[in-house]
Amino acid sequence: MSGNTPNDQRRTLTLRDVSEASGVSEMTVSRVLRNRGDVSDATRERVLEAAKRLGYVPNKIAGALASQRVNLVAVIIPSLSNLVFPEVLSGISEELEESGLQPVFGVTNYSAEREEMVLYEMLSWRPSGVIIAGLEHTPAARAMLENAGIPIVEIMDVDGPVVDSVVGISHKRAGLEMARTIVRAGYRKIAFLGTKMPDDHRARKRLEGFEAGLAEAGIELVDREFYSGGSALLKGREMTEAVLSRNPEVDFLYYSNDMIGAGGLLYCLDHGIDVPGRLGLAGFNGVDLLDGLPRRLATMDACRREIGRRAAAIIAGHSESGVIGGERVELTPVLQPGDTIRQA
Amino acid sequence: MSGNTPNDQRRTLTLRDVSEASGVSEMTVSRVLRNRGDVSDATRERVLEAAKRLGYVPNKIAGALASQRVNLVAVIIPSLSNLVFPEVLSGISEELEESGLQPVFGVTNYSAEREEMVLYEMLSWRPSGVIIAGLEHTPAARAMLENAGIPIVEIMDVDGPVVDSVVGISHKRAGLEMARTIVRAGYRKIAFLGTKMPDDHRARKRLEGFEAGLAEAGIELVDREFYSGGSALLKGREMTEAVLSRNPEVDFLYYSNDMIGAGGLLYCLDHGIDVPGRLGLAGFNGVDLLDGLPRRLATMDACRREIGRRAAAIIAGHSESGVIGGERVELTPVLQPGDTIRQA
DNA sequence: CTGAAAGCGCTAACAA
DNA sequence: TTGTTAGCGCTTTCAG
Repeated sequence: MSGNTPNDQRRTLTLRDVSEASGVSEMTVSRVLRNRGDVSDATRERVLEAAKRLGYVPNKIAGALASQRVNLVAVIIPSLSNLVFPEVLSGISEELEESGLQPVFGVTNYSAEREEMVLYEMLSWRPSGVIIAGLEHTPAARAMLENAGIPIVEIMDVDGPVVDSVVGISHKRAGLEMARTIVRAGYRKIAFLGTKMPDDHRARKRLEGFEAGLAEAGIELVDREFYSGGSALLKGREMTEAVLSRNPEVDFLYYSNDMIGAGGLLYCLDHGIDVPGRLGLAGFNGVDLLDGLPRRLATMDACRREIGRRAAAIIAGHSESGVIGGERVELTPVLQPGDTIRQA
Repeated sequence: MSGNTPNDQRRTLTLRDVSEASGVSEMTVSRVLRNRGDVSDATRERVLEAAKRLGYVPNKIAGALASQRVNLVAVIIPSLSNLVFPEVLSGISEELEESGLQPVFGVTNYSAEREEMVLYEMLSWRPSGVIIAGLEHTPAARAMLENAGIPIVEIMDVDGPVVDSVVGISHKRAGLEMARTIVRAGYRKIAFLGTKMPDDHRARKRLEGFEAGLAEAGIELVDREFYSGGSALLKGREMTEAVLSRNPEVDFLYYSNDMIGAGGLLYCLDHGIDVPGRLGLAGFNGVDLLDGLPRRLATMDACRREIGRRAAAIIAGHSESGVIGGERVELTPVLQPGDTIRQA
């Protein structure tokens, strides 16, 4: 019916096809399609017309092999369901938009082993750079990063040794400052609620910093409660109930993230608990979800989008200049006191 | 210091390096590294040892070019911040895990133009398949999909013409059934609240179906309210307030997604509005976030994870069998009445 | 079980 | 401004 010969169907088009269709050498076709070098307008026209008519899509695999250049940036994060990482990704995408680089995402599910596998897989595509969440990697992963010969940016965290560049915040400090703020506000019986964190190193560091901050005032945590999986909002409720029933004297709950904090807040409101008078609450991340709650949960902005942007900018910069050199960007998270910490 | 010659630093390793280090031909090294063909255990050992010692990472670009096989699946979605898509992606990742295929994500921001660009970019890497959200594409994008010669799975929606395979739900029907349920429950003064939807075709179709369902009972929407951007929870509150102040007689609010619905629910609870007696509420998606709210919002599960799984399974199946043929999977979303629709 | 030759589709480098 | 030649690093195919 449609003048297709059988073979038109299954073979994908090559430069050669465009070359033949336009009567121009493959090399010139290549130049036109990449906007490289000088090509006469007439030739350019003919080539573009032919390419479009045929529906030619260049083969980047061949291009990358020949040019030894790949416009991909590997981005490796622990999770997509965390709400935090999509924002980082948005920051990265935005920043990379103009640079001709394309982010490619890999997810580790907070597993160091999976991280190693994903990293291996991605490096085998020879990307122009790697953005990877966290500073904790398996020895093999670290070796791969060190030997990749491309810019590596570790993000989210700055507390520890770094492979190359780093963009993030100090979670220890974030915990520390939250503790000081809480103590200053007069709370004394403080409990922590968070994820089970064998591999969530940032939450762990926040807790460490938090305990250090309490220790400055001679205070120890009254209780801790951990969860994993499930609806964070619901878990926040359940954990809050558990802690309060175990320790009626508790006067502050520090949550490792805003979602469980929001669950706790809703629980308190439901049960007529005076917040922040009788009980103070604080979370972490500064997710804009909180804006719609009946009361604003105290939190600390993790600078997620900014982290993504800055990391991407480092990769884009290096891919232009060709230089590889470790940069260090430590952002300062801002405490958002909200309505759940009483005034000192 | 560390016996590295200068050049060791900047060149990435090739098969040849492993070949020389192990005293085995490149071909045999290749066989070992891919677990292909028969290789003696002794040789295998030597090769693996050498590869590991050198820290060799195969070059998939060259491999893909030579073998004409790429283990990548292009996944194209409108947004990451929508909360809905990360779940689809999880489903895809899970299903692809065992298949040796790797998902690669691209984001369009609900723009058909961007979709076209992203698609072009991804096709130029010659993936083994494409999973793409929605049925609405630019003519050029549609042409690319049709000519790609690989399995294409359009997801989320089944209301319209399809390129190849499709996995999704009928949003028209979802809206229709929600309308019928609401009418059956006795509500009559009904308003719609949703995203501005020039390009959110699924929300548009739900609204169309919803209006059709109301029309069956001779009912017309009392009011509509649209938003874009910002914290969905907060927007839900604001829009709810706006609609209720414009139309005090309204007795039901249908939200185009659960987040704004949750905002509306919180608003009503704050203001002592009798839900579902005086005012009924319903959203769409069935996000598990809702589990933690003071009351469960009526909603309809969009089968997000399942859609991801099924779509991935189609690609994986075809990549094994080599056959390309359109499959059609229509999932049935289940109404979750929650606590915000009164019993008929 | 192992190796040699050819080439995947494109681009760098040079020539015309 | 355009064309020619020689690979990029790997895998396919075929021969030993």
